[in-house]
Amino acid sequence: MTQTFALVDANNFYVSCERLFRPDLKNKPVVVLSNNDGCIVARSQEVKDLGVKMGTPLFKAMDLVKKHKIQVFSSNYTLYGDISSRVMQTLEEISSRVEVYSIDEAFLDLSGINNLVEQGQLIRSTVMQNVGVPVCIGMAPTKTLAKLANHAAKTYKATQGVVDLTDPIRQKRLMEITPVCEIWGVGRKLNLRLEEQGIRTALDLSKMPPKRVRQRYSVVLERTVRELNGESCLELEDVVQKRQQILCSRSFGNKLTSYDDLKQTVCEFAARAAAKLRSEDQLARMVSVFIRTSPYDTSAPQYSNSATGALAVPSSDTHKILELATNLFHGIFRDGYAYAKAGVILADFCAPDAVQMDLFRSNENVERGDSLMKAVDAINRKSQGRVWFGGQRPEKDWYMRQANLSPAYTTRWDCLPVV
DNA sequence: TCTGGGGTCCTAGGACCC
DNA sequence: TCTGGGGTCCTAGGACCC
Repeated sequence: MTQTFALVDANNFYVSCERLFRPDLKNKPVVVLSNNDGCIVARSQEVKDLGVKMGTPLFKAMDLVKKHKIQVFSSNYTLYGDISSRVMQTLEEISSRVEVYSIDEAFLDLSGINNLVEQGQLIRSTVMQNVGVPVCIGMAPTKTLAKLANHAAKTYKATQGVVDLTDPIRQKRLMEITPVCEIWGVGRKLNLRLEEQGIRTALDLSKMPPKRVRQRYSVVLERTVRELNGESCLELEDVVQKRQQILCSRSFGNKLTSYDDLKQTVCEFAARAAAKLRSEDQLARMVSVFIRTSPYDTSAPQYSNSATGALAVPSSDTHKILELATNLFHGIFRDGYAYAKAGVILADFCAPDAVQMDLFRSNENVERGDSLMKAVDAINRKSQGRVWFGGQRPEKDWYMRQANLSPAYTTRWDCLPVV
């Protein structure tokens, strides 16, 4: 039996979430911003039609925002995460095999289903009924083709949001009119290189000999070419994988110049990353710290550096991670720069029961550290940021800008919408 | 003035080993 | 004159994704 993948992808997901509780915004232009209110990361169809590109810095689109009275929202990840899990839950009720691929899309296994378009419409209407956000669905024998089908379902109104791309003739016809940059796995750099070779459409790419693609480009693109030709190389990964790294970073509203300010901020990131690590019940061995100035501010002197170090014993103890992060930071900090961003990355994880114990430390100390961390996490869950370590910087002055934040409608009692 | 954050995977090259 | 070769592991950096 041939396999059939479906890609279910929400339309302008963040915008749809905001509209869910603001029905007055239907058919009105809406955007949602990135952290710090920096860039536009979600646009309603009306805004796309105005030519505003994904990732545009807000200040560059300010004229259009004013002229067309575009409604602007800061990102509200609590809300989007909750709506997302409702969508995924609905999908899991429909299909037994679901791979949650991102906050707003999932691959489904629809192998063996005869009337795919009908099934697709059923999925759309069920998600709309249960959750209230519109989705589009593409179906095909490989993930890459399912992505392409989904793109078509979004692009062409006549499809009514569902495209069945199991027929090879239809695959070719669609690839012929799809620019190669729309293909999953072809980013900006690859697009440039491919164009130099005269490869403009998805069909052009699909016709390249896979072996040559591997030589000239990469195994990743070779896989893409095979998938475009109906050879499935990417399986449905419906078993949730453990995360491999945890990153906590921010751009600063106000640039930081002093050693102490930046150090405290790095400590804050390290502490948050450590808490995230504990909530996943993992231990980390590697800690990285990076700091940098703003690459956009070309008149100011630029500096960017990072450092990585290993803990003697894998740990999730904030104390240990803070200590190492501070040392790493000390090694890369240079005076005289206006720092715009910093971050801490934890990696090389292992399970708590798989740790090689330190020869020179007693288990007793480890356990004491553990219970301290559990107590800290419990208090901070109830009241964010009530307990912190020396070196952390709990003051909010560097916190992100969120000038246009919507309420946490679905996750806080005091934000429940009133009917 | 104002330019996101959080991930994954692959590769090249160096260190090291025998 | 001649200056190995094959292998693994690790890491940094690049490209991509949403």
